[in-house]
Amino acid sequence: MIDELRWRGLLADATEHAPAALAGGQVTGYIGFDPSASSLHVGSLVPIMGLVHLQRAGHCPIALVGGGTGLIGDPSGKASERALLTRARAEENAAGIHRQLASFLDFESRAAPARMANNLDWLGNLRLVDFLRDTGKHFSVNAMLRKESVRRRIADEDSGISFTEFSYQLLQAHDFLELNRRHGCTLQMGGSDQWGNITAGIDLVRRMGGPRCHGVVFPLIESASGAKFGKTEEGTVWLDPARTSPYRFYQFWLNTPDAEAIRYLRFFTLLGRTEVEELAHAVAERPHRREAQRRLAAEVTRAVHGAGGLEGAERASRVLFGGSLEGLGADDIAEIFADVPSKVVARGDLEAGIELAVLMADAGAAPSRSEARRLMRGGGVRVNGEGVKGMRARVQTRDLIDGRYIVVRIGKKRHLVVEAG
RNA sequence: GGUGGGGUACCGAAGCGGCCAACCGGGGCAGACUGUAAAUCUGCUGGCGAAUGCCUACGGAGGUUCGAAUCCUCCCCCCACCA
Repeated sequence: MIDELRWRGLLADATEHAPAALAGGQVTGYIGFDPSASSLHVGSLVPIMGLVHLQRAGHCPIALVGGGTGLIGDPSGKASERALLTRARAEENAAGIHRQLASFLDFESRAAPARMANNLDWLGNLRLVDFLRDTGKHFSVNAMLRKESVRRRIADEDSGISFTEFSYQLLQAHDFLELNRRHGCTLQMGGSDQWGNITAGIDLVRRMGGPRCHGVVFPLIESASGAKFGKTEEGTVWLDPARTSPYRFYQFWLNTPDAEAIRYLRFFTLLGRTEVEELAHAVAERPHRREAQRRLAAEVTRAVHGAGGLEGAERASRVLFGGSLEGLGADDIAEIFADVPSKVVARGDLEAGIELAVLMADAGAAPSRSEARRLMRGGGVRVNGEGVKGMRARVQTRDLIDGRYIVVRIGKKRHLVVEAG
């Protein structure tokens, strides 16, 4: 398990005895997921893969959704106090995240079944006095103040830190204790920013007379250029198909620069060493084929959206990037319709002709009409594959493919499908 | 509390009465080149408008002026040094 994480570049740090424990008998380990949004995003894929690797190594993974801690807010990596989620919100989000996690893990396995947990189950009914006596007693405020995340916030007089967020590390530690008691969990994993919270939990379990526990943390992923991973012009890349369509999701991975493709294959897929090496070779020998990117996009899209989602995304990609739109029937376009931003316009309006800039702005394909015109002036806009001339270009009935659709391409990668309705 | 220096577009940073929707750099977008890559080069980068144009914008509120990001008054916030 540790070796697996290591060659994949997924091992940032581990407690001293973690390797031996994982190499020995079966271990139960968990990772917490923050329900501050109703969907996970691609940034969560690293910890998800961590659980997958754990299970593949014969251990029992627990996916913990922080329904309770989500009500408090983790100060790690946050520059300022966060707005509190409402209870209803947190519950809703936790439920959504639960569903997404479910597809990655095997709950039916006899040998090493996965498990879901929600810390609201125990934090929700926690009595303050009991908590302070049992858990609080084991924490030194002096040590808590030394934590990087807390220190930074205290040093900043403007933001500061509330008692609520300050208490967060106790709650996360308490989770570990609770999972240890309930399920014999002795391992916590997480992003490297969770190191402090994880060791706090390990210490708590020990002080409460529990067994020796372990921690493993993954590196924070950033692109070679140092940019945050998982953000595009369109915003966060979510796992929820309603937020990020499978097509966009697929495109996100397909657009991985050469310099990162191989790393990402190791991080986000289960491809073995030899296969990854072959693809690394492919990138070096014939980079224009982008075999690594294609495989990466296919693997991750299938894992998240299923075979059907992948098929649709690949089909849409072939059509939209397949070169000429000539000979393309309305049926083809109809199939990809759902995966690409689109806009329905009245036939009557098309008769008269609609100004393209207005259409683009209204459909959200450009932030404003001025911006759309600028794009047109720069030659960045095509209607059905034909470059538009001038910034006052209009689209009309005769532009319809098969009498139903118009495909507008913005730049190299963005598309807008217009349907006459 | 005192003294001095600042707050300009997504970020950094010029401008210090009209030529300022505001130099320049970064970022972003687009074009060329490619491979829906990287690097490079070019253009664009407040809104509306076909447009001479109009509207909104240089921390906030007033004022001076034909005209202010630029001058004056008050207020808010930041930084440095001193106490």
